[in-house]
Amino acid sequence: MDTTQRTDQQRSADRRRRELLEAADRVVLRDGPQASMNAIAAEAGITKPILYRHFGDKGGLYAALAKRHTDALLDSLRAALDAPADRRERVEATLDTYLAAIEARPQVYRFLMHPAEGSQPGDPGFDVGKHSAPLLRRMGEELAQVIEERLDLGPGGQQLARVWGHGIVGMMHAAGDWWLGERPCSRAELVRSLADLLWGRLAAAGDRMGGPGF
Amino acid sequence: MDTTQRTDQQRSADRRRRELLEAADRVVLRDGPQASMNAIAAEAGITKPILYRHFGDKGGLYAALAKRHTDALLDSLRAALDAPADRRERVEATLDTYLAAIEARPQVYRFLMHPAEGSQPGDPGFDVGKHSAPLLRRMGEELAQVIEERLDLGPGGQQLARVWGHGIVGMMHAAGDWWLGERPCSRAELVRSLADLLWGRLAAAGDRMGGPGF
DNA sequence: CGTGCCTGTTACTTGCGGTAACACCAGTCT
DNA sequence: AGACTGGTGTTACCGCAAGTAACAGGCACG
Repeated sequence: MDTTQRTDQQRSADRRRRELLEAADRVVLRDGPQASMNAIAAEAGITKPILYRHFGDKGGLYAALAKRHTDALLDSLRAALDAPADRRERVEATLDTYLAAIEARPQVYRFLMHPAEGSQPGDPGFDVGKHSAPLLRRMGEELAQVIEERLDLGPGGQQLARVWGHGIVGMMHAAGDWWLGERPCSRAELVRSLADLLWGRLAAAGDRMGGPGF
Repeated sequence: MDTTQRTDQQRSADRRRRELLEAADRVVLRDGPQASMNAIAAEAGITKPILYRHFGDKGGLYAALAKRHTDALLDSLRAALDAPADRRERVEATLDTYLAAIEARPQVYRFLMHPAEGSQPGDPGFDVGKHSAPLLRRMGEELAQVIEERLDLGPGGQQLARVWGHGIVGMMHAAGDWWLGERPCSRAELVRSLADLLWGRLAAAGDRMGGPGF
């Protein structure tokens, strides 16, 4: 078994893997995250054991699937984050990019955010951390890095940046999720409102009655 | 069948229901959200069909369970939100209350945030909205109402309040989730950092190098 | 030629959600 | 008393999805 041979085989296996992922993608986007392995295999024109040979178990397949979409979304977010404009514009562009993505493909969004994979049955619990979609974590870390690189936050700035990164991403996510469900306003309005929140309008707003206010 | 009779029966059924919920609580807190109905029934000293008679299906049981904890958490949050203090202190108290709760009982937190119940298999998809734990939605709505009552936000203030309510709750959630997993700092520091974010420090911070900054 | 090594299959086990059918025990109505 | 009703509880089953042997052909290599 010389090298070129193995490379050929690996290439073919990779191609196959990509085909399988695309088939899985179609099924998951059609049937939601609870799509069965049988259904996915059928869509790919094969049977279950092959899927298991390629991805180990359902979690492996879903992880591979999620990675594709997560990477794609992160790429477009990075582009918005790196655009040449002032801070407020960048923030708004990033928010808008994210919201546009989840608006355009809610099925993908739902799949990424709700993998619905309770960890191994043998888990002793207590591992809060890997759940809640890795997408949120990755976005948070990415944003934290950008914040830390670009902003001068004084001592303790690195940690502050991380808190803010995850916090802002969570804000974006929750507001987006709610907005996607109720559609109470246009995307542009939502972006503006969130940016206003980040710009301190909450602290600056006046009280309504007499008391100390919220 | 006079009234007292039916009341008696209902009372007994309610007591039973509470016992079952407590048993379910123990199991879920021990085994995580993927606890089987069999395990729960065994813990309660009975068998499956009784659970189904009381709660319909697994989703019903989990909903009842979640409602208990959600209500409890919301009560303590309301208390923090209504305390007599100025705005910044209230915000910090609310953040701290939430974080203390998830820190004290991570299992409960995890259960509430990741119910892992893909909707009916027959669903035609596209129903993004009921997922992502009702807890987040309820907290968002609650906070929105408080904001709208207490703050003078000018025209469009109601909608702005709702966006902010969900956004702030999401920020709190994501930051808390990340913090619980990595414990990069004390709770007090996290609270302070988040409050600073809400107070506009992101917009106020200086750039690091020359360019337009983040 | 046989020997590995892919790819693919059928057929199975295991485990869980959910249900049907039956059994028991209390009061109630006639 | 004896049939009727409504609650609690059971065992035993169905259906379905995850995951796993065990086996069958194609294709290169010695």
